[in-house]
Amino acid sequence: MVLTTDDLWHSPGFLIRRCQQITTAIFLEEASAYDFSPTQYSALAFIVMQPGVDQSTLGDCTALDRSSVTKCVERLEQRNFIKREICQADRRARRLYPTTEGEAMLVDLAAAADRARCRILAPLKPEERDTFLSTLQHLGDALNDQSRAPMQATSRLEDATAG
Amino acid sequence: MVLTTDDLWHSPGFLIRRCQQITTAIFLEEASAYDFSPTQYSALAFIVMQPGVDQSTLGDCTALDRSSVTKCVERLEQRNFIKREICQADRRARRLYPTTEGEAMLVDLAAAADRARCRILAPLKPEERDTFLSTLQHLGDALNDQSRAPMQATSRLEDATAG
DNA sequence: TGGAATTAGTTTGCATACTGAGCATTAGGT
DNA sequence: ACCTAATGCTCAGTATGCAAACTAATTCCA
Repeated sequence: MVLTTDDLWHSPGFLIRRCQQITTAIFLEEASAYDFSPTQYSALAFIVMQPGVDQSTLGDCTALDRSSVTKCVERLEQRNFIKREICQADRRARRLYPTTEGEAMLVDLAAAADRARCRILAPLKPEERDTFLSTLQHLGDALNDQSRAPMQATSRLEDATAG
Repeated sequence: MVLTTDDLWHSPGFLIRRCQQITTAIFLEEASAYDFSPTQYSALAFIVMQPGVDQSTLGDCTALDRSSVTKCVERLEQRNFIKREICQADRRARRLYPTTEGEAMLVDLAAAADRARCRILAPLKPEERDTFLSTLQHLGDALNDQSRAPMQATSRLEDATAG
């Protein structure tokens, strides 16, 4: 067996893991004043953008399994950024709505996320960025169903504004 | 505020997180017969390649903080894939050595890792792969010190074969 | 040489994220 | 209508990973 350290350091899994560590750290730093993780930010953002979304759809859109969604929205609810209501049409489901505080927080968080995004892409030449992001997107789409929490674009419930 | 779902889905942090979920899932699947995580594989691989390495250096090479290294090598030791010895030259440090089982296991794991690597890169055109990996590498290098567990190439102890 | 600072490792605590089991509710088929 | 699926969610258990506090050993330097 002829395995070298470079084989590991150059493997896609290792490199992607490294980049994820870094992007998480940068986001946490930019959002440190608000005590938000990238996942909590994604969840809150989706809830603000699609008020009334149910937890399963939120999980499908953010690539989180249902138990992770439960914990995530629990924390958001405890901190009064969202509220949860039993869906009348399907009482198993919980519809998620942002609070006023949640909407205000998202404004700050979006700014923090934008700062993080700039810092992350800073080392890349402008023309590299699109290629890089497209490739990541392509990879994620192509291998989506091999993940343990695949994304699904379709919403389970009718649009909240119609329900 | 004009935030759309696409803003989130196209952000580098989200895309990288997705790809990491996927690469981890693929590795776990390929290595399921051996019950190894990508991190445990990296650790075992480094220990086989650099027998006598200490835990801090292992952490520097695998981008793990020291408490994560402690847990990781603990599991490897419990499963009899490595052994740990107090370094005579510096009795604070623990030198890590693979066992015969560990070396044999790495052969199987390296094959599993290679299968994973192929599956991960499969959706990309051959010419895209190098660009993608180089960009990941470049990003990781450039932002290395912004991670919470930065990599450091330099070894803390003298080479084990010399000690 | 003595004492402060540094370093290696462990432990505890916390957040994240997945699995599998289980509960409540709804949907489908007869 | 009834009974079985399936679905939405929760809970317990487990693994990963980082921070902070701690112990033990070493280094630095006056």
